[in-house]
Amino acid sequence: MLFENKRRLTVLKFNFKIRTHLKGGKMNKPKVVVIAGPTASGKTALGVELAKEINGEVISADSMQIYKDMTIGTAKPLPEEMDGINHYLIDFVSPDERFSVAEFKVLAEKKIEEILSSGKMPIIVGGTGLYIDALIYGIEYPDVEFDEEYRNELLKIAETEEGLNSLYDDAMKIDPIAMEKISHNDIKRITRILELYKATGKTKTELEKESRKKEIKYDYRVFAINMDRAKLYERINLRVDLMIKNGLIDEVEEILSKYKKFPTAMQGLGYKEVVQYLDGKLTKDEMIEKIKQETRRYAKRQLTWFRKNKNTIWIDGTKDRQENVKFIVEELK
RNA sequence: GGCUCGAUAGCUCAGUUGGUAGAGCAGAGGACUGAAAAUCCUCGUGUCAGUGGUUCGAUUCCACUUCGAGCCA
Repeated sequence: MLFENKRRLTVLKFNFKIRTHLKGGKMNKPKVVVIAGPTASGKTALGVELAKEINGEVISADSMQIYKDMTIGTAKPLPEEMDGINHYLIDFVSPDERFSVAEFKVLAEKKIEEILSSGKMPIIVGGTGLYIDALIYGIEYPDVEFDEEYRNELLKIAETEEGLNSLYDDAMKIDPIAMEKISHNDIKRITRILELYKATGKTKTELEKESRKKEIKYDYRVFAINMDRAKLYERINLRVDLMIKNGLIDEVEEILSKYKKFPTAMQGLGYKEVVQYLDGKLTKDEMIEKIKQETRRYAKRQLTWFRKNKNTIWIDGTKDRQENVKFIVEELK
């Protein structure tokens, strides 16, 4: 086992050397640190400590902390926790608005540029794998408007099984290559194939090829926190209890009364369960248990995501924080 | 103390007219390019409580023991 790992590492390093050699300029690109990891693993605190050490500023890569008024349930860093370190892309979207990776990518790169030109180090901190990948793989999204009418139309069709099957068949006709990896039940991906085709006249496969044409601008160094699964789950459970104690239910009630629609904000973990509780569909205890369970499952999905990137450097979240900061600083040299 | 019912996967339970067993939940692994905290895919070997007996063969039948629930004293 150990031997196998060692061998794999050697192979990876070898590939890395060849690639950097061939691409030549990679080493001259500005370094951008990424701190990823599952929820409740301590990303925020590590990001702040690292920022202090390397004169950095934090750009959040979190699809829920972007929303205003959603503080407790998203574990948004509070001013005390930021400890004087600037944080960007937090708390700037209204919960009744839409947001997307494409916008995130543009905004984040703009911020990276600003931070670099002020002589500081950008540190991307967050758990939304999709957002992080948009940056580290330099994905360019085509300029398309969101077509709400068409989406509603598709969703309506998808309500029945036959409807969903017919959408699947339509998507299959348009882009059979992309459909190889999409299940018959994956509503979101099936509809996306159709939406993209309607908006651009191109297939998703074509668009994805185009999306990776540009050279990646920065030398991203991706770190991800992990720890023993039982330990992580224990931390999640404690955090959820704390959120309830700190007034998550009140927070949700306030949001519900303040805004009328929630295109994505109410998908947030904790938020949708509290809504179910307020609607009388769950008891308080059931709600708390469900939030914990869904959060555990989410953490697992995040780990799957970050494991896929073989260049990820793993950090033990139970270790002393300063020690981890030192480790990252060493790796950056 | 007596009687009755139960003890099977981490949990709740089903089942085997005797040929060593399967659901739900929990959990694990994976996918992921404009909703992503979303959406979706795959995965079930466990001293069938223990000891003895009957039997070619016992998780299944019998006896006892242990533990639990209920009823009667």
